[in-house]
Amino acid sequence: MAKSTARQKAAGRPKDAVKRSAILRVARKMFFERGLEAVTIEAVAGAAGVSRMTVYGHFGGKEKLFTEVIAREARSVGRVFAELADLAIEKGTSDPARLSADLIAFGVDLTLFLSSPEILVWNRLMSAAAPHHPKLAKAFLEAGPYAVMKMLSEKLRRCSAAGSLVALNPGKAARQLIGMFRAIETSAISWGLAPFPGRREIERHVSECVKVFLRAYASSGTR
Amino acid sequence: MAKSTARQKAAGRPKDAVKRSAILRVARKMFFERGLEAVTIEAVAGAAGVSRMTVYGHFGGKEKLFTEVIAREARSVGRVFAELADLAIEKGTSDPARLSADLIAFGVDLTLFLSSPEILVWNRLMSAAAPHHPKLAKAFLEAGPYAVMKMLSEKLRRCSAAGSLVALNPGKAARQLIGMFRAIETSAISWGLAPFPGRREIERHVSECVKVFLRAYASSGTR
DNA sequence: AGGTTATTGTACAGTGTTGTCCAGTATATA
DNA sequence: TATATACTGGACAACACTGTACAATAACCT
Repeated sequence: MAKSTARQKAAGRPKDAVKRSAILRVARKMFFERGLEAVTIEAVAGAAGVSRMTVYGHFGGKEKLFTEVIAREARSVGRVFAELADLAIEKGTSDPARLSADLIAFGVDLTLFLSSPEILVWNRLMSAAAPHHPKLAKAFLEAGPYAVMKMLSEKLRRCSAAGSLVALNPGKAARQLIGMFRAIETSAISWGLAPFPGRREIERHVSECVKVFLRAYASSGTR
Repeated sequence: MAKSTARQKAAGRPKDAVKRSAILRVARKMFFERGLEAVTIEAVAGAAGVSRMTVYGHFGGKEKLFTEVIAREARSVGRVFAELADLAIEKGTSDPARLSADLIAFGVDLTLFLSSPEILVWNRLMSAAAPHHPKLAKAFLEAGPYAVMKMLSEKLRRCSAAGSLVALNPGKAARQLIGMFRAIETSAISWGLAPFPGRREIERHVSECVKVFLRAYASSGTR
């Protein structure tokens, strides 16, 4: 009930927000590097310069700490996706001349983001967390990947209506294009046996994918 | 030195091959279901109807047992990939009329295989094992995915040389096509939030991808 | 100042795992 | 038959981690 009214000040010493965020920062780093079970509360507390009891005081246990880290990261990653979606939709809506450049710019941003080491680890963590937190995972998918797909679909639909693309199923076409983009990330890379692709490599790859995509979908008048 | 000559029979009671394979079978099942750390030697021994000491006797410890399971599975999965590669290359080499049907048949087989729950788990296990067994992982990639890519590339190259496809970079085109195929496997599916696609759905998806691929790459004479 | 809560360090019980040892029994080869 | 090895079941030490308890101290609020 102390918390029921939003601004009720609690008596006594307040929890240290700096320590709290230090714990979260360190925990995120360690969970990303080593996964859930390989990280001990002791190690987190030590690296955060905090007693183990403080971690329990702030988060109540390892599982809850992990959940909090995942939830925060989901919001953070979701924001990046949202920016990508905005980019895709804002840049020109149906100007045929700029369609290719728009798709390439969008594809490069998306692929740079998706083929980063962080996102790789994020996928691993989410695979582990999703069974226990389906609501969280679904909310993330809605706010992130689905939003991007939807925005790209919408753009393609408008280009199609405006005549710069042939009649198409926007959702399927978007999926095909993104599928080609993502093909640059191979098993060797995600298993740490090959280096991550650089920006130049990604730019080349994305350009070629867009070229193929437009060869298949551009209406004959605009080629 | 008992083993140095291949056929030297050891004195005394030999190790029971039936028990050995029972342990491997059970261990594979459990590792696939729950991952490395969630499986105890005790559980494996119990499910295999064998004493815990026998597991140690045959494999020497949990890590080594896991390695053995991974190595066997790599061979097994590699064989399936090899079959897929054979299929892709055997079915007609450059008959333009059958190209579409060939690509669809190959794509359906590949996608059915890649979007199965088993392969999903396999990817998770291999992600965990690759850092400790880079040689094993590389050998698997060579015998498996790379072989498939190479065979598809070769087929595309020949079709191109024969005139049923435009001039293309076979490796890149193959990567693009397979990328589109794989796009049917979404995050929601790999996180267990959506059901795996059925055969009909895969057939439809693959057909559409091949159609797009050929619209982009078929030489104008053959459309 | 006095009340209240946070933080710390230490200690501790509970749990679960791995890997080893051993004594008894079973099963193969010579 | 003699010998060597495998298998079993039990017991055991070593270890690591979680979560809780407690007493002492620190920081904040009225």
